[in-house]
Amino acid sequence: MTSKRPPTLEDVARAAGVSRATASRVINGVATVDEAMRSKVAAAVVATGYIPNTVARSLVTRKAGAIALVISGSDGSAEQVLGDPFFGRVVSGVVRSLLPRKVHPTLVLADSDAARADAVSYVRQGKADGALLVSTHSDDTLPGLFVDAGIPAVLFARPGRDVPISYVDLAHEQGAALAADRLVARGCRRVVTIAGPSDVPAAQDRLTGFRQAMARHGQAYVPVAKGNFTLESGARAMAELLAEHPDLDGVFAANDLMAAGALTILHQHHRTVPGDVAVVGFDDSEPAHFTHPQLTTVAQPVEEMAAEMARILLTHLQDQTHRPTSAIFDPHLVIRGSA
Amino acid sequence: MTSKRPPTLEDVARAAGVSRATASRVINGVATVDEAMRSKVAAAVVATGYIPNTVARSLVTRKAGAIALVISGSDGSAEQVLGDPFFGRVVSGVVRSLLPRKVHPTLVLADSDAARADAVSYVRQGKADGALLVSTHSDDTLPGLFVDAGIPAVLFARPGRDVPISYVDLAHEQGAALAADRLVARGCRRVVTIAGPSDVPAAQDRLTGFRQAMARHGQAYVPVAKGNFTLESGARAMAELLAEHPDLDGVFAANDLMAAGALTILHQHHRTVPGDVAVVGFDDSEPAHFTHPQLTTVAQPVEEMAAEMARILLTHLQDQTHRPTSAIFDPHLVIRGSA
DNA sequence: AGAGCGCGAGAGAGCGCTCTCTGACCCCGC
DNA sequence: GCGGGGTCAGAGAGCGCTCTCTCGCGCTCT
Repeated sequence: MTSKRPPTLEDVARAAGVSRATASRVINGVATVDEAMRSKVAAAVVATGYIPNTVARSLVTRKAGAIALVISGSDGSAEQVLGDPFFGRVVSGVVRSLLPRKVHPTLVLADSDAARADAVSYVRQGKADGALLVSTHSDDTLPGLFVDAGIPAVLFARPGRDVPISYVDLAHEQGAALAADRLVARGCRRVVTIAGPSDVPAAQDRLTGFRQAMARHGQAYVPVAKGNFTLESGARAMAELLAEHPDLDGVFAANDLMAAGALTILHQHHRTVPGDVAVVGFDDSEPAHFTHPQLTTVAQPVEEMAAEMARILLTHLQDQTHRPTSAIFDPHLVIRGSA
Repeated sequence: MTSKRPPTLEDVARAAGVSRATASRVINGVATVDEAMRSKVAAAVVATGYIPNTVARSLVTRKAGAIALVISGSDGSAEQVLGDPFFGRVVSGVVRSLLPRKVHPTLVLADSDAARADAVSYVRQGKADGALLVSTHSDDTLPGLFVDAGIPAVLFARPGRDVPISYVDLAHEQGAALAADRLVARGCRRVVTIAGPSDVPAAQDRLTGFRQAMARHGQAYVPVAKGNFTLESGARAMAELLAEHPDLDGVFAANDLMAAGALTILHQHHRTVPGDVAVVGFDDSEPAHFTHPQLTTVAQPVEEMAAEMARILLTHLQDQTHRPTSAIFDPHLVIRGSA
């Protein structure tokens, strides 16, 4: 009960009978320290229960030893992002890859212009060395803000605008092609697709990739209905397609939620899945396991992608001159009941 | 391009022609400053593009202005927690409630003893003022560690061990009673339940609450099968119950995942839901929407609970002498197709 | 043997901020 | 007219740490 204050480096130095500088060297693992001193200091650290004050350290080194995980989106939409299990997978990948380095991501929500400005100043305040940006909208201004501020940042998904920034992404076209291949291999000949919003690059890529793959398989024209990645929009799109193309026998939905919606409508119209109509989704999300039949879907290695994103940021932090890098991951098909 | 360095308080003071102390007062909104000085400083802040260095501030105030969101669990299990949409809801609630105060939570994973120790020292390093603990296991040592270290912390869910710590929780018994009431109201007379792991207090409470409510309704004995909150365990438990009590007409599962598993088995045994057997889940999780029929389930106001958790922590941080507080939330029944 | 050099430890100057303490100034009352 | 008290700005001492610079020591090389 002598000291309310936690021990400082000064205390350790005194206990070890060395200077503060030497204690600092030992703690930071500087090589040029005599073994005798090293062990004295090490003992003193244990004896005093010393824990370095990283705040003081940050002040002089100008490194926070922390990074921000910024969740962006249009007004209020970040709520959606958080509710999505996809987000949890991203977090999981990031955290795992950061854990060995003992850096922990700080969650910053940026779903309004004010919040976006705050996110940037958060980093400028010195609370983080760089940022990981997870953004839903392609016209997001956030990547630009970070680039302008000269803050090291890495994006999850290719930026919508042409911004010189590093990012990780999935080979969406290739994923869509896997879906096309599967449908064709199952014997589907009249295939349709439910696309995502046209302002989302990933949705566009999936549509393009699917069309091209189907063209390679000989189906030149693929009917499209547009959804917005929700269950309801998938159902609506499916109903439309069914009305216009009653003879369809295969559906590729740009995400699982829409595929689940499509499934409901197909049941209502008494089409069996995968007997009458085969359905392929995208994302391998949680819901894919709970539909009847379970969804065959294109999976992305979200955790790995997130981990790589963190790794790239760390690299940039070490070497500030680093050029924008990108890492594109390959999707794979998860075959369940629906196709 | 004159200065690579961001402007400091010193620069602002110089630009405004005042002392650093006065500039500091203006920036921190101290009342005893002449209006003329105030506006001069305000102008200088804008002119210089000054952003306070919170690291330096933290060093002297000994306040980080940040809090840690610690995800605990047994070895490696934190991965599971993160993948659960439930986690996203917690994060969402926490972030929302913290946002107006401009504090952002830092995510710390603590799914090993080493990681738990790190989590504690993370806060002791001065990087956070307090912690929000989300723990799955009741025998988690983490709450104890934080209490011992004298770190302000609030738990999501009642601590398993008897630890003097604040927490938010759900009235689980009451939620189970809602389920019982619903089943009885539907005319179920031979009701069974699938319980969660006995080392999880919430699971125990749900079981107890369900039994008591059924007793009130006249069914003195409720057959129980135990699961571990997974889909498979729910299916297994349902199969057991069905074998022993072929005439059962109502099931309460302690979470939605197990309810979904039960649904699968019921289908296999050609029992219609809710015609032959009514099923009620717990949590109102994502999967509840994707089962056939959709699950009737007991919902907890997770976001509100998380927000309150953050609020309690903030209160503790302002008033260090604060006693442990708890906030218990009421569940409500979400009626869908299964009961 | 003396000069030069490398190695490792200590001294001390900050990093950018807050906050106490000091002191200048003004207003009031006697 | 002068002392007392109140108000508000400035000076300066740190917060705990890192890191450069200095210096002493012992060794090698000529």
